[in-house]
Amino acid sequence: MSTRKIVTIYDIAERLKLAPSTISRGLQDNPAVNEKTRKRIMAAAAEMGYRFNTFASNLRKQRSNMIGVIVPRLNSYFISSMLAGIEKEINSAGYDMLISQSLELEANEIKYARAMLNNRVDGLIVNLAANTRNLDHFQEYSRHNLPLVFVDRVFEDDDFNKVMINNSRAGYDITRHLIEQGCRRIVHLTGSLMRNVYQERKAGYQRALAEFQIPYDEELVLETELTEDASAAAAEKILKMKNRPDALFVSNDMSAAICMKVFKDAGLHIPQDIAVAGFNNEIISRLSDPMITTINYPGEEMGRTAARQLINLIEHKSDNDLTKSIILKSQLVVRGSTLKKPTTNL
Amino acid sequence: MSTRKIVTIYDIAERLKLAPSTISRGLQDNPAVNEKTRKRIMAAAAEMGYRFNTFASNLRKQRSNMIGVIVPRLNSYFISSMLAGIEKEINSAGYDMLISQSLELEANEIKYARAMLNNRVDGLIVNLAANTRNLDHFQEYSRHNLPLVFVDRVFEDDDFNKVMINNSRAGYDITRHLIEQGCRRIVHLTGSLMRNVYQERKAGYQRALAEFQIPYDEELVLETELTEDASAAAAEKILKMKNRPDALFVSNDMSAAICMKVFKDAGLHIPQDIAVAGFNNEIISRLSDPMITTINYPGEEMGRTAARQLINLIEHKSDNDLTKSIILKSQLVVRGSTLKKPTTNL
DNA sequence: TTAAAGAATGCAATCCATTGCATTCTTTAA
DNA sequence: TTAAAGAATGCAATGGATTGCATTCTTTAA
Repeated sequence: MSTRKIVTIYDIAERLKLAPSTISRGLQDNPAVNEKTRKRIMAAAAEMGYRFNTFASNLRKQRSNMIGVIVPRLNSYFISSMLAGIEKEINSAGYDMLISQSLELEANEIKYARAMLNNRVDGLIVNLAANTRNLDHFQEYSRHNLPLVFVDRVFEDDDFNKVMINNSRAGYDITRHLIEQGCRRIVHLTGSLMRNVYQERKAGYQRALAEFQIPYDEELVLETELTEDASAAAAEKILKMKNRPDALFVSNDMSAAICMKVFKDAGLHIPQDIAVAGFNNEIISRLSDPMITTINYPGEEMGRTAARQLINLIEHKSDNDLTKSIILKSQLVVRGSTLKKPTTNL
Repeated sequence: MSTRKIVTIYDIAERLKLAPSTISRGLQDNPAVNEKTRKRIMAAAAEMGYRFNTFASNLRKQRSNMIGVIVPRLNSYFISSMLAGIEKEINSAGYDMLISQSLELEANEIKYARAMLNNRVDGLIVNLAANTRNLDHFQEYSRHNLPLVFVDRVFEDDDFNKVMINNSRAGYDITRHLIEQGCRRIVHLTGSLMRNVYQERKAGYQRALAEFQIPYDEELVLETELTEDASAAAAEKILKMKNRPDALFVSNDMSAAICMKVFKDAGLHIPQDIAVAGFNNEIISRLSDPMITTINYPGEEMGRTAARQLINLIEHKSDNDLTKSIILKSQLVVRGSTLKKPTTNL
């Protein structure tokens, strides 16, 4: 128990009759210090129970080497994949990651955006909360010239950097596929329409309907939080509709699976009685019976791309002004849950 | 663009002809400063683009108000639930959370444990990586008298604080249930046996077998990483066994669902041809067809408990020595995937 | 042997907020 | 009107690592 007082480089310096600067250099393997000296320093540090003080270091260096990431939640397949992608890219560039979850609340997002700023992150990656109204809380980043990249859930018409997919196209593809399978009364179960991803998918859904001259019926669009309970409730509601829909397009696979379960328990057959399509290509879409038609959504790749873009901005501040929107590819994956017409069963 | 140089409280002080100490107090709503003065300070700070410097503050205050959390991965149902629990408890006590994922690698765990220490976290919660060999990298915490709590994946015979469930009992319960359903050749698909959770479940499995005089066959225990691919591969292997097993006990629900899928695709019926039990009571256990018998594992509650315990240790360092192991309840949840004998179908 | 080059170490200012104590200003009560 | 109490602000030291430049010590080459 050699530790009552906190040990600093000054203590080591005193013990070894060296200058603090030498200790500092020795600890970080600076080649200017003699190999023997370095070893003595390391040994003394270990023995004395020295702990590097990140605060002091960051304060002096005026940077943290950390990249902040704000996401709505951690327990979603898409988010986990994205974080995995971000982490890989960030680590290999020598940065660390500071994660916060807004729990879908703008208030938390604001709080964390500020905290990250105060923590002097070198850059920030954000996936917006469900109820975020505007990006005022990120203006400080521009003001301080701090790189910022939005992924997936973004505001499309601003000047921030972003990485996303073409959600409108994806929504269109899936709806068109359903129509081509003979569906005419298609329910769309969506998340918060304040978010571009859901808004756009809905737009694609409407576009496809229009193209096939199917009247758009507002009653068929159900906006929920896509939680387990909300999804099940929505499915029940669909079951009770007077004129039962012949298809359901859900904005994520887990919710789609939950709906399918409710339908099956009610004795319906999928896809014969009602076709079901999801989104994201989560594992569950491959485990359900029948397997779920979905959109393959490159979460990990989006994370990597965003991280790469951010690091680039950090390290070459110059081109910070030429804002980029990067749009990644997504594809329709057709599976059993929507195949009404006899075909090779996928 | 009023910001080239970084604005500090000294700059605000100069502008307002006040002392830096007054600015500092004003910014943190210290009642010692006059209300009008406080407003002037706030206004000036906003206008000048002042950013609070967390490093300087933490350096001076000698604490970070942060609690570190190291988990093997973020994309697991159990881990997400646990983090949710931790976050709730931590936030309401006024702390922030610093999360890192070891990606199941001891090397990362060591790295992050050190980083957290350097970042002066006020305490640490850990869920061990799959291949961690020992707890040497946490000794520093004891040395510096920093509270540390292990959750779920722990080393059982040391002097650290821990929160866990009785895995042996759970493994026993599930195996016994399978035996009572008439199963005799029960495969156990497990994660790394270096981890107590898996080791103990296996012990419970063996105990149940012994109790019913069923010889233990090492061939029937398959140790994998429980990833999607590894689980599917294990299921294939089971299908190919000469004397096909009549039950499978998997250490998590997602893997169990994957195996069921492989079995069903091969034409087997569940539970008639082979019963399948999982672990964790994940959403998927309720969505699969049939629904999966599992162990209800209180992830969120474990997180809350660990966080509460940690905060307690932080705020009353005194009882730091009386190490506690807290064991939470878990229960067997019987569902269709194991009910061979005719009963009310759950 | 000595000047020059190179290696190793030291000096001291700096990063920015905090806080115990001292000082000044204002109000209150006698 | 004045002493005492209370409110508001200022002073100055502190936390610990970093780094440009200066200084000292070693080695090398002439």
